[in-house]
Amino acid sequence: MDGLKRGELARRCGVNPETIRYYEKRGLLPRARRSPSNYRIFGEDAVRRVRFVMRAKELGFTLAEIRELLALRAAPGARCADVLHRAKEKIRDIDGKLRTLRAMRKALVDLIAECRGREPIRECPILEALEG
Amino acid sequence: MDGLKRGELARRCGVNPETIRYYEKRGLLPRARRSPSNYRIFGEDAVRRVRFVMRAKELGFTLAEIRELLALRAAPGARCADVLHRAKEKIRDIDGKLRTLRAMRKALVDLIAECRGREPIRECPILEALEG
DNA sequence: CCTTCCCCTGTAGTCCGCTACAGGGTATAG
DNA sequence: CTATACCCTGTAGCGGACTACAGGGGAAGG
Repeated sequence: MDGLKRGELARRCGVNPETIRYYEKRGLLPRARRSPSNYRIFGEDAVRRVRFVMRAKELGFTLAEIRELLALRAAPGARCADVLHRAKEKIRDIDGKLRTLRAMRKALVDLIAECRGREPIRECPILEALEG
Repeated sequence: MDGLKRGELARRCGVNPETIRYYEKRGLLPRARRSPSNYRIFGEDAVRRVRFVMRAKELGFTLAEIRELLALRAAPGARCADVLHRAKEKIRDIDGKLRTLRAMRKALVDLIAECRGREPIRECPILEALEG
């Protein structure tokens, strides 16, 4: 049969089988082709897709945003200007997140240095690093 | 009275006043001092704190994780080894997020390049960029 | 003094992202 | 041929993070 059933896909991605159904319903997975007995049959691309969703979620994207990210593809004949616009928007989002994460990281590294050096101590270094 | 009431704090941060009470209950804001008539009175530090929570949420941290981040400080006399350990853990979390975000960003930049150049088009560059 | 607007507490409801369950069908091992 | 382990659909329930509301009180203007 050369394909994955719902449970196999779920196991491969470390999620609950119901989640697969849910993602399909929410448009994060394309409607899978079906076996003669009406079982969903997925390919390797589905594994990548589910893993992408998992990662994107960890980064604070909602399922709706993730659907948009996934929809961003250069479909032959699609209006490039539109894709371009949306892609640039997403990049701006991501750059904001990157900035904040880098500031957080720096705050933690500084905290570790302070801790080691027993220098004068700031109240909450993480907070301070993120002002403005 | 030289301090902010709940509603003022909320307005300054662009959140619902109830959220302030909720954050206090969840330990993200310290219990505020009270006016004679039992109103919460917050200082500027609370504004920074709420904004920090908002940013951290956008990055996919849960409120519980954010509480931990806020608690990370080199308190005088605190067991440095412990702070060090937890800080390093958080840095690992953050590095993971940074990696994924950078990969996403690259995928989008590549997508834009493809779109502009009308080169042979891959199915979903974002997905491809995030494999492995 | 009255009105308006905010504050207090506690509790209930909402939305998102799952997760479980009921009631049924299918595949495969023994 | 039956057990069990999965699959199907639809619907209900759950935990996190708010958000709204009920019932009552303080403050400040007209």
